[in-house]
Amino acid sequence: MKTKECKIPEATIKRLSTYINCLERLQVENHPVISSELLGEYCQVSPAQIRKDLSYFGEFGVRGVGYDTKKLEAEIKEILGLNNNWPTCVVGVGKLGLALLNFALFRKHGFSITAAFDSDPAKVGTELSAGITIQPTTEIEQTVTGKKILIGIITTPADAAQKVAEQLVAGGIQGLLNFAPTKVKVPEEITLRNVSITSELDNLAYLMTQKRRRS
Amino acid sequence: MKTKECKIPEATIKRLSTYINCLERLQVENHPVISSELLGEYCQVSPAQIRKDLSYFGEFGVRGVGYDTKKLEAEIKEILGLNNNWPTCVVGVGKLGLALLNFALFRKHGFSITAAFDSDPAKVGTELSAGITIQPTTEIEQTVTGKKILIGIITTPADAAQKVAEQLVAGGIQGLLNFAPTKVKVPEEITLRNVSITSELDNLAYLMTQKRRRS
DNA sequence: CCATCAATGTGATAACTCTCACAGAGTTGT
DNA sequence: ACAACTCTGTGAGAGTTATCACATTGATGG
Repeated sequence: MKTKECKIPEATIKRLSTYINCLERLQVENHPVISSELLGEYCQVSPAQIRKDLSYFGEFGVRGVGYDTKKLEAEIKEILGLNNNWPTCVVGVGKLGLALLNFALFRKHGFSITAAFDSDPAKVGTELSAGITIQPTTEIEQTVTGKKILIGIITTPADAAQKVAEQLVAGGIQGLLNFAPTKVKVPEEITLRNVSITSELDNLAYLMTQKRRRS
Repeated sequence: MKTKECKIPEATIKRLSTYINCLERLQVENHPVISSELLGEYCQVSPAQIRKDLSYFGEFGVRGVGYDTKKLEAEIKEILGLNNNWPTCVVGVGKLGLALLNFALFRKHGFSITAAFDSDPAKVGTELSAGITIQPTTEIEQTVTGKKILIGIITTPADAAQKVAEQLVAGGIQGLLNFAPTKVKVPEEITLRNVSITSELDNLAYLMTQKRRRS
């Protein structure tokens, strides 16, 4: 795989993720090869867009035929780095934290949950799965450092998010995924993604309201 | 509020949502007025971007001064339509469904949970909150129609999502928010947002891998 | 009441992303 | 072996989004 440049649109990365989903389904449905036309229909992206997206990373298809479903899936996984195994921790084992703590899912996307933290004393000590016991948030820094954890997932309430982020950074974290409904601020060198579920709600509210206003 | 045109970038809508978050925080921190400069610093958006975003919808600031924090928040809520009260149902009361079923939160964003469904017979009959009891998925269509539910939230596993979507549509749903890790297909006239949490994981994996490869 | 100042609102411009159309490459049938 | 055909990969162009720079407006102080 040759990464030509590093000027890949973020939208492309997002789509690659959906391509994988479709490719998995296509394999189950017994399509060994697939054209950009049909794949586009499956994942609701234009064929040209798919070809362009893939072309950023190399040539994966066979002209006159299409793409080998299995091989393309493997290639995209390689591109996205889903074959890695990043030591990861989760902070905030509330409802959302628990929902996300689907270990198999994380594993499939390259993350290996190695620790979990919560500030609620009642939760501390609970064993979530083999070897993972909820620790108090006071132990974040030392545990992250000690276990060489590289990724942190924040699922705390909004008001705790920034402090937690700082503790994780102090422990030497390299990447953060923040589900709390506030943006957190971290040093330049930390890879950060703020995921705002409420903004999705807002977006739907907006679209619905627009629709109503038009009529 | 005068909506000049309907050519508003989706990114703008997304940012409006984050502006609200920041404005709420700013009020707590006792800032009655705020400049685009400072607001930009708070929510990590350029000042020019903020002004441009707002300019799509009207003029909300005072030159030489800035924006009235409270008033601007109210304006944005009005723009996004968060003052509505859409009758809403949730399908799939698993971990993620439960996590999202924070009634207060939904209410705050303009949705009113009116029904919940699950295919698991063990869950059917459970009372989630005053008046909301989990119903079997076989009752989706008739309940949606009967209660005039307009919004559906899908938090089922991937393989059930499309069928559920179709049942909701058959019942007369107008908007869908799909959290299942598959895109669903619905008729043109239905407002649909696919929210892919796994694609956020993939995105982080990609960014981290990039970083590692560079070094 | 006028001058000064600060921050908005916005047209012009730059950057980015998507779409189109087709040349090129590989496959299949004769 | 060649012709006909299919679908990819991609440069060029269209469209969209973000940035910049500044004219404009209202507040403030002397």
